[in-house]
Amino acid sequence: MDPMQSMEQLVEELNKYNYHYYTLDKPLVSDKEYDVLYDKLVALEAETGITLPDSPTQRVGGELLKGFKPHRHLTPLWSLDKAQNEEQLQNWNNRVLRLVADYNTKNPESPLPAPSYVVELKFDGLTLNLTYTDGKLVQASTRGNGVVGEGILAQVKTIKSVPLKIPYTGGTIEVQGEGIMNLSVLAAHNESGADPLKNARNAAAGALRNLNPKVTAERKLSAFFYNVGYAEGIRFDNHKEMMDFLKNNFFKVNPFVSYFDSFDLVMEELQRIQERRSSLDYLIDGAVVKITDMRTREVLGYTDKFPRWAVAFKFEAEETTTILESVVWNVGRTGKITPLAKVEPVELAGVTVQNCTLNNVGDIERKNLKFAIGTRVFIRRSNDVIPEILGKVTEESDGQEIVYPEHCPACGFPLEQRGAHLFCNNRFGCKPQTVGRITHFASRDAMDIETFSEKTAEQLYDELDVREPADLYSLNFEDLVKLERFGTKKATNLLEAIEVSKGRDLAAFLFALGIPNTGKSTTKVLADHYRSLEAIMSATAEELTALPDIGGIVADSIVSFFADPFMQAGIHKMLSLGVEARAPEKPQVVATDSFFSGKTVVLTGTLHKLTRDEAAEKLEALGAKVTGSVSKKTDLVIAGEKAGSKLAKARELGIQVIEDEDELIRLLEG
DNA sequence: GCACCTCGAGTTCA
DNA sequence: CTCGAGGTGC
Repeated sequence: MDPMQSMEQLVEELNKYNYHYYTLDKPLVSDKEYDVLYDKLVALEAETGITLPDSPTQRVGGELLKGFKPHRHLTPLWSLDKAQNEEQLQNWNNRVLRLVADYNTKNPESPLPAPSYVVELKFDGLTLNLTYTDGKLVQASTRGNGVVGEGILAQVKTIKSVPLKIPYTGGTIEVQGEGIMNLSVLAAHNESGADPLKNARNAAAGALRNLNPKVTAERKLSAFFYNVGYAEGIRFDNHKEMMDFLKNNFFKVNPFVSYFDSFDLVMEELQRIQERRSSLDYLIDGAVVKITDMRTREVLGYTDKFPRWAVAFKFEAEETTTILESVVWNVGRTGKITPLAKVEPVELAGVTVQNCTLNNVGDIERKNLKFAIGTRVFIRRSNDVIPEILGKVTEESDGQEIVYPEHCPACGFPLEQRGAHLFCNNRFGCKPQTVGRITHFASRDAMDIETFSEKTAEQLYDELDVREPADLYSLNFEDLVKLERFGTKKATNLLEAIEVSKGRDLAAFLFALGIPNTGKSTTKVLADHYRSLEAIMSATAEELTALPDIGGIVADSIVSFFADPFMQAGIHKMLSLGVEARAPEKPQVVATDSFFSGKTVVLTGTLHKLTRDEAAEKLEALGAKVTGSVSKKTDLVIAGEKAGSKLAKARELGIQVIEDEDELIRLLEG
């Protein structure tokens, strides 16, 4: 084939890029394929010295722009009326039903059909308006005030999902969509060490309004298209026809567009979208409900501000801004000092947020918060529920300095910085460390002492001089019952729970001890291999390193932990007071012929018919390996309700997902 | 030595 | 859930 012909074919293929959004699971031109084709085209263009006019290699213009030229939209870009809750949404629908009924009474000869609805996602990005004349992209602009926007053609051309050429050549059309930055792209950008971007929406808006289109290109934006605003030579009878037109002309259309005849089903869909929100790779701040039938839309018409035939349903914000007021420093059970930001209380996703974690001093530096006290910051509450500061709203604004402590805020001991963290090395004389250690000892995966909490640990520390886990086993009823907020009942229950804990197995006991760098899975490896406490206590670092997943650092932690006379004394005291720490039972036979045998499985989200721990146990009995993070090695992801980033990642990697709990149970039962 | 996977530890509010 | 960092395989 001659190069000219190949080039034409490549340009044709590359312009079909968005075809893969036709369905969720069948890419026609995947990102990888796109890159391969693109490279071929670049090579051919270099070889022949010819560049075809619609070549996607022409997306990035060279010169810096001086400013944006205004563009008058051919039809106005309406903004939508907002519904904050179900009641307001119902009100909107009631008005639609009333107006349709009125019309039908007055025009019995040509009645409107019963309203049917389309539900789309409401993307959180920057609205784009693209103008095509005879199949060629001739202008692109921002929304502006809805009538006049700013021309940003050079910037928009850098977006791969914007077709430079479309098959429809019947006249001028204007197509509307939303320019967005995918969250995975944002994460990759921030990992690359470039200036971190705090927020996908701001990043997209900033990129599109940057005078240098090269910067826009680097941001790798994407877009979803949802409307044909102005169209010469074509009419649509309903929304679906319009969507088909967009698809047939290579516009990227979001897969989550659904049609309903009943308003109750619309409400259900809004619920589903809300649940799906956190697993999407882009930001949405709500959903849009529209009437599908175009004639009905015309009849309903517009108020002076909004169309009557559409409404935006806004979700509760998952992101907002507030003032960073101060930073306090907490001491954990390992002596790690963690900064906690106190912020001006603000409503976020339905709760009032007053505290945000800052993780460690490295985090403060990375987010440029060193001088941020008193300034306005972005905060986010993702589906993990934990509020987090993203960064300053205005990067340049400086506030008061966050001063790092040099001494432990609890005991005054000098602090040591190790990596990104500060540590208090006063292991036994520092109250929060001791309380934390005892709380950890009693926790569910450890000795599982019911009714015990951090509050209890603190009270016992203050009032009964409980200074180490071993002291729990010499508590007596007379002392306990005298304590504030303790009665006969509570004292008996606690002693009973402590008694029960004596029977916990070796792995749980080892975990309860809280050996540094040694958690649940390492202690299980130790217990399964050595099968007795004495054997583990006398193991050498060399021996330990031979075990799976134990390297030099962990081995040294274990050896020096047991070499400590204070620890040895505590352990012997517990054993003499009746703690069994018995060796695990013989490993149970695992099935090798089940659906799950040999598969690496990740559980995420909330299951209803069994807990995640129960599911994990059953899966392991069936020969599966249950791990915590999704990677290329993962064979299967089981996603319950409100699954978040793990589900998104599984989709991205094309890993098999089970979302239906009943199906999971069927498979578990064989 | 690097990339990737996994583990450990700490986190909020109602 | 997210981060940092330990362990391991290439």
